[in-house]
Amino acid sequence: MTPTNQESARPSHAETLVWLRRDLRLDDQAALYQALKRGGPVIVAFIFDRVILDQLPRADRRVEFIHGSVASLKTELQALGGDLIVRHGVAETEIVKLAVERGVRAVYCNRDYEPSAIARDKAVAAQMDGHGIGFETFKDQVIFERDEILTASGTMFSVYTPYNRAWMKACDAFQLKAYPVRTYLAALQVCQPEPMPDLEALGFQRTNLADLGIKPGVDGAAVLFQDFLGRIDGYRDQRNFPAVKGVSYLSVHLRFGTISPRLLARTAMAHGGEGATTWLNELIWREFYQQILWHRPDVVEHAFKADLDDLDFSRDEAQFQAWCEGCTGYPLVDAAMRQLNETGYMHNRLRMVAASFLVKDLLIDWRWGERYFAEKLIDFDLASNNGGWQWAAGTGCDAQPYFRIFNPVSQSLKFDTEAKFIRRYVPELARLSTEAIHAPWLAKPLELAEGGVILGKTYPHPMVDHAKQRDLALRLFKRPEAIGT
DNA sequence: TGGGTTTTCCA
DNA sequence: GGAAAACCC
Repeated sequence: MTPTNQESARPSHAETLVWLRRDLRLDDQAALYQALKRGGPVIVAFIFDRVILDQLPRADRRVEFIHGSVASLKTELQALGGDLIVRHGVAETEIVKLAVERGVRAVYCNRDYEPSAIARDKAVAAQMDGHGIGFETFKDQVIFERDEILTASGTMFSVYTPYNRAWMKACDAFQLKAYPVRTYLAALQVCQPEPMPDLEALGFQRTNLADLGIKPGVDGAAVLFQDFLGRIDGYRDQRNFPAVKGVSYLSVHLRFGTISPRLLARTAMAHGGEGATTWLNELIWREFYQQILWHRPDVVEHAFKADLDDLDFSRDEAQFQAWCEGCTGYPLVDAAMRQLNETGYMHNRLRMVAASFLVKDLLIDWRWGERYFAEKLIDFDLASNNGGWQWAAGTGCDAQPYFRIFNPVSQSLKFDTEAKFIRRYVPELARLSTEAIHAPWLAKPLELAEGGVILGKTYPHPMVDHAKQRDLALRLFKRPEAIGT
């Protein structure tokens, strides 16, 4: 079908409105493909949702990332003769308004499995229904969703390894096939481009995103993926070292859909080998947690393991603050938190170390830490963040029991042996010897002096004693039925 | 993808 | 007496 309505004075009627959310790309895009294939004219819209944005700090890397990604999508659509309609308001009402204005027959979008998104989409669907407009959602951001991977008895998987096995078994070429959007682009509505609000108009300021070298949009994703393909064979052996460029850094792009999960899984599968296979397993972890969130939306508020939900956590605000700021006195933990604060990113190994420290050393509720990460991480994804925190706390869907407690010094010695990462993010310790830097409080006074470090002055004393806190944590997390055994 | 402690084995 | 295995939380 060729679009014929090209009058520019007022927007012409369209058949389908594709509502973009966390799928900011044109290629291999399920909802866009389905809309185009059904027949045009198809219009595409993105709404900066006040419900989400109004709660955020005024300088937020994610908003800048989304804004940049949306802007480049808009450019791309304009080059194809179309446009991306961009609005700023309450998404739930704006999308209905837009659909009614343009007289569309249906709104298509890709499914989002977060409870708040499910509720929003349900409300939107009901309103659309009232206007006689269809509302259809599609699977896009995962290879398998909802009930597609279940145990033999038809229940959800709550342990990763068997889930992984079932996922791998179910995965075939069809599941990984890209949606050929380009084939149907003629169904895109041709229209006059309209302007979009700049970041300031949305009420946000620029961040250090560009200085960090983070490029939004599908082009940013493509550059990273290309670079990672040259390193993927080393992934298994390099991924645990925060000072090494061992990971893909694609998490933010997966989060906002500026790269297709099918492309990533397909490439990993085809590439084969230990590096690519390990990386594929990480992609499957992501889907595992999405699936957990779908089946157990209560994990947003509560422990996956109900008997570990209501423990007697510490409510020490000052200690929490010290953790947030990277002033715990444990160099690797502090380096990790400062990386998060300065860049909006934290290496995954360090997410585990920092989370373990908050929960098992400070005995603070994992939900406090989860919330802090949610505020700071540019790649923040509710399912993965919650899953990761519950894993670290030992309250999650994990075959491993509660006694997984990281020793912040051994982790430092194992994964930042040369202390390159610590020196980068905790510069006041940079001049300490590699022997002293992992646990400065154990260093000889002379060594500290030579490194220009005065504990309690230039760098904090360790705020707690790990060995002591470890015992307390074991006691705190001991299940009621296990007490006295 | 835990680690602290004890036990065992061998030099 | 050090390293690896075993055991336990």
